Amino acid sequence: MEQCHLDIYGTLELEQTNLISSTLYNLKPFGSTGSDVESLSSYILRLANAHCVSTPKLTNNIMLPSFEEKYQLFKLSTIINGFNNLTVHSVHVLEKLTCRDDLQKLTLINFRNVLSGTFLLKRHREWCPLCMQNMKIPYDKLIWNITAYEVCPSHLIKLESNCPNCGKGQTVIPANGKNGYCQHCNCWLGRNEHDTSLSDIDDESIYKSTEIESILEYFFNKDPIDKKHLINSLRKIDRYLSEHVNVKGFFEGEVGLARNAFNRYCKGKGSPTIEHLVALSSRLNVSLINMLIEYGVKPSLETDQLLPKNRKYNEEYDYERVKQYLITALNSNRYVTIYEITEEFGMNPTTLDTNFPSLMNEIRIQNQRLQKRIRSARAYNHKKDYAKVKKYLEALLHSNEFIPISNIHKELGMNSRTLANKFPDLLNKIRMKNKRLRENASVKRDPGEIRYRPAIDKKYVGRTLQNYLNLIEDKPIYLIRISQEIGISHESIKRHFPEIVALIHKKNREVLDIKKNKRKQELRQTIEEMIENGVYPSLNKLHDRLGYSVSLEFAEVRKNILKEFGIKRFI
DNA sequence: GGGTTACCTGATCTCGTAAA
DNA sequence: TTTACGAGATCAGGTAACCC
Repeated sequence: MEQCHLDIYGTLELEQTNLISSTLYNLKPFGSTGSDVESLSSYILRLANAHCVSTPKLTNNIMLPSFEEKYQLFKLSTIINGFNNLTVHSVHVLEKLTCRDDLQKLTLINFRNVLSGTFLLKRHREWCPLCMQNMKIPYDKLIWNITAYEVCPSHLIKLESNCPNCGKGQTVIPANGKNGYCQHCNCWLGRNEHDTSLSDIDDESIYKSTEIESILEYFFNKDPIDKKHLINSLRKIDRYLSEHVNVKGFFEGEVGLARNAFNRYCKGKGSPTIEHLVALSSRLNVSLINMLIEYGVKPSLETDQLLPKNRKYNEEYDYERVKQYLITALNSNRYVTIYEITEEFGMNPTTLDTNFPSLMNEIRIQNQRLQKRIRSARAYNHKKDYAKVKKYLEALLHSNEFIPISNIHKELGMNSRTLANKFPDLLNKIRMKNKRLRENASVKRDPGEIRYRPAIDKKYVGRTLQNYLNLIEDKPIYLIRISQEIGISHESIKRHFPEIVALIHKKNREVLDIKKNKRKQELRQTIEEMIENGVYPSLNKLHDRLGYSVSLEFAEVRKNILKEFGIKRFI
């Protein structure tokens, strides 16, 4: 052996050092950045390999005794790379057993304040065969465990989940086996070249993976993320969306998230799934990092993503602008019509009166003072203007558009009474035409179209509601669904048919009660059968037998039944 | 210009279900 | 068992069109 190949280390003063021997080998985790760091499950498998024991032996015999609470560690191994209590305990125990202090970075604990655990982690192993091939010693990357990470952005291929030799899937922590090899046939899982065509990968998947890599890199070796930054970012996004799009439609159509859920996140209740966050990031051109650190969050939508927004509500800053506008109008001593103000802000006169009663009143008084001069300037001259107005009205009459009378005198700048006095026949004909159009109108309107309300066919609606009432037998039929099918809002239905609506609600409640009682009976019968067969009726086993989760209410029923049988605690 | 009617939007709550 | 989510119900506040 040539001496020049050996490393020379400094002298160790044993008397000055508190040497502590670790229970498990002090293995160093692989990966030096957030995107290529090893997963905790991979580390556990390597530890088991190093000690020549199976992973269940390592987890159950060596790790479990150190746990304060009892976990079925092996059973819950699919979530060990995330951030729940099991992960925190596992990291704590393993750091103690290996005398290391850097195992937390093998998990997603840093993200526990800002991400939902739902749909966060895959339930099986996935890997990039090309990355695997390039590793000197194979290991599973933490990032491969994240559900939304579907493709490897470096190699532009989809992650693989089945062994190329036997075709079987791989569990997150196999009982036996080695990282990089199939746990069933021991075949190597890496590969030199990929045969997957690029067309299999969409831009959205690449975007998702790239964004996930970026946040894992950024928050690597940092403290857990503070949730307040994400909340503030989401609020900024909420304000932007409220101004530009139909928010509900945007969330349901573009993000796949309920508006209610997003409201909760803005208030700090709950956390979004990583899929939803990435979708928001993608649609609004805000990077995930910026969203999480609340830096430079300037959402922007592509023009073709802008959805029609019919109205604006509760826009406080608009009210402030309206107030300033009214004060300026008042001080200018200029005749500012109420119509002009409503046009400027798209607000209804009633709304203006409600919010600015005194200012509106002062403007009206000022307008009355200036009215004489305005009247003379606007006065309709029968000799001069008759032909022009008549031509305009005849054109309206022959068009197929619905033009409200109120819009006509505004358009012509004429007093409504003057118009009615000078052109009674034409106006009556236009009214008749409008009535005909209204009766033939479909209920659904395009955004921006002039609105008018169709008359409700009370006989038809009453009969239809009665039919729905008769149809309620074993399933409730909610008013929302009925209103959608009839095409009339549930508010109107309630207003016109309060008695039938009350009957529908009552019958729905009865149906739900019957369903509940049926389930209670089924629950009791199942529990009795299980006890007779010597099987403890745990919630999980009941779920397996019944085929549905036992809700809180039914869990209480179960407890009472167990009391009757004198079973007080878990076996 | 005020009142009425029909409808829309947003917020909030309850409850059931499914995932972890 | 806990947590997240969605459907449905309800209420408050707002707008447009129409009538008087």
